[in-house]
Amino acid sequence: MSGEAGAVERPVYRQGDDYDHAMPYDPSAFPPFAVTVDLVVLTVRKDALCSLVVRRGEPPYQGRWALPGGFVRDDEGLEAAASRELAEETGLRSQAAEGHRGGAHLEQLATYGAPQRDPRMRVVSVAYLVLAPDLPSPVAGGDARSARWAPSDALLDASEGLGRDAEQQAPLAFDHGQILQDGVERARSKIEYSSLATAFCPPEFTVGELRRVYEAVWGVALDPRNFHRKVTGTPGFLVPTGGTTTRQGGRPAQLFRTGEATVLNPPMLRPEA
Amino acid sequence: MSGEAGAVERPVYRQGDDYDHAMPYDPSAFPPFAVTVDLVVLTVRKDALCSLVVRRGEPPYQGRWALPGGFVRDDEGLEAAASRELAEETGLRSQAAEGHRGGAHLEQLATYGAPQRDPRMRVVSVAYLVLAPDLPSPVAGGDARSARWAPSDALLDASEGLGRDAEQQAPLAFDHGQILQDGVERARSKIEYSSLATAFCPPEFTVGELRRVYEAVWGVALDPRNFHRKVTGTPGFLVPTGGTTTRQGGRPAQLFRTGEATVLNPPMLRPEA
DNA sequence: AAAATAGTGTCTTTGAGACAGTATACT
DNA sequence: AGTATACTGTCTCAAAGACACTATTTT
Repeated sequence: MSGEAGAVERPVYRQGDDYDHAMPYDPSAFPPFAVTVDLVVLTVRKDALCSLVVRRGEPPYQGRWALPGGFVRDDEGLEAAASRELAEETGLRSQAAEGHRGGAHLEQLATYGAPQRDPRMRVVSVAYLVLAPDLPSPVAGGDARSARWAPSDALLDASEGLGRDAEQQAPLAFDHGQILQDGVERARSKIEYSSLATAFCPPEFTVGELRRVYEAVWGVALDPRNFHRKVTGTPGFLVPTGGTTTRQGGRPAQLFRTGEATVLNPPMLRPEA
Repeated sequence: MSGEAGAVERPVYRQGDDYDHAMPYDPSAFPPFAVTVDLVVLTVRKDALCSLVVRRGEPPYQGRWALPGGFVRDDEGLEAAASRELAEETGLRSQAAEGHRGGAHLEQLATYGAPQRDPRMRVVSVAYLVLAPDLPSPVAGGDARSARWAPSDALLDASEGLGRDAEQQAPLAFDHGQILQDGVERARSKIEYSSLATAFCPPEFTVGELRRVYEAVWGVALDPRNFHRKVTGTPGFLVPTGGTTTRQGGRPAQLFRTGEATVLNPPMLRPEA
């Protein structure tokens, strides 16, 4: 635990020494780590789940795609660092966990700290998951580096087998393939039992648009009629705004916004197949 | 991201400076953090969910209970550190994620890194969740520090309101109350849709013993008959060993061991009440 | 005998899946 | 008219919840 630095029996760090000697507490007697945040930013574009990736300008992995992220500053919290990086890279405002309206959903995903995951130094990276609606301007704001949305499954396929195309299909830098995979799996399972799928939608959306989000994230086809019955029948999930739209063609569809409910009980069931 | 150290526009760390100046990559130009692992070790004892806590011998929070844990060494991975600390504190062998038989279940929980969570220095702690069967010897092995099992709800009640008893009921040190709460909630939700509840049981156990695990973790009463039908009817959940036991009194009960299934579909439903 | 635990069977209700059929837009 | 999407309703089946009832032990 963090409060253990003073325990006498605890092995503590001394440069170039081993850990097996009991020694008194020394503020500098711990191995220094760099701590970063990496972002899995997901959205649904053209009926496909997409992730934000940036091209690396420096070695290692120069020219390869990677997840956006950066160092945690010594006076800021982890979520604050993730939120700041998100704003710098995309211009998106995040809205943590119990999210108020208007911001992208942001939650901690997992932490990655294999000793050799970065060849330059010991880096522990806290990954965050961001779910955002499709952005009108691809990646507004941010710095000058090249960034793009890429279909998640293409990135993941490439990260597993051999890259098919050297350039576009190359696996992600570092262990970012694993991080992305964990993020996608988290998103896939979380929309089952929470109302989080609406984080992929604009403020007002139709049942059909929400269904296409589920279909894109899960990669399956859902019965439009049973889906409609399910989501409109779950109290607190969707609130009708009164308006309608025909932006999807066909009969005008009712517009909804996200309701107060955050948990779906019973859950949306993901078809097995 | 961890690979961003070389990006020119990235704000990088310089001792005593601010972050708003672009500067070239420098291996030492990042804020140094201490990285620790904290363990939420849960077991079921006397029909109550209990957590392993150790008494602190040094300031800060001297004399208060805290979660076991310690520094990550500079050549070991995060899970390896958690596994090592677990062995040092309890003598338990862990069996990570896709656990083989015989070890306690260990999985990453979350990471806590608020700037002032440890008054002495900037510490980022990666918390791990351990689920273990009730141990015959309370806490075998480990070092000389005082350690004990404490009912989780008593620790959590105390961490919220004012401590009722100053000594025994005092809230946990640091942010360990929050970490414990997150760990308990993870365990509660995970036994719904996985076979993880068997991690609280000895290698061979009865349906009644497994039911008492669910009842202790969730804090509810379950119908023994419906529970029996559910768990024995889920393929791959339980495998009969052929033996029976009367250690719970009453009619002899069949003994089971954990099956191959890791995910429960459909899940065990937690009563709402 | 009484009490405790183990296990089976039966009925009801909820809800998911399949799919017929109607409504209202655009081309 | 043809087609696309939106929405309602109906049937069937799986499974959870609420029990009644039997079986086998200890006290």
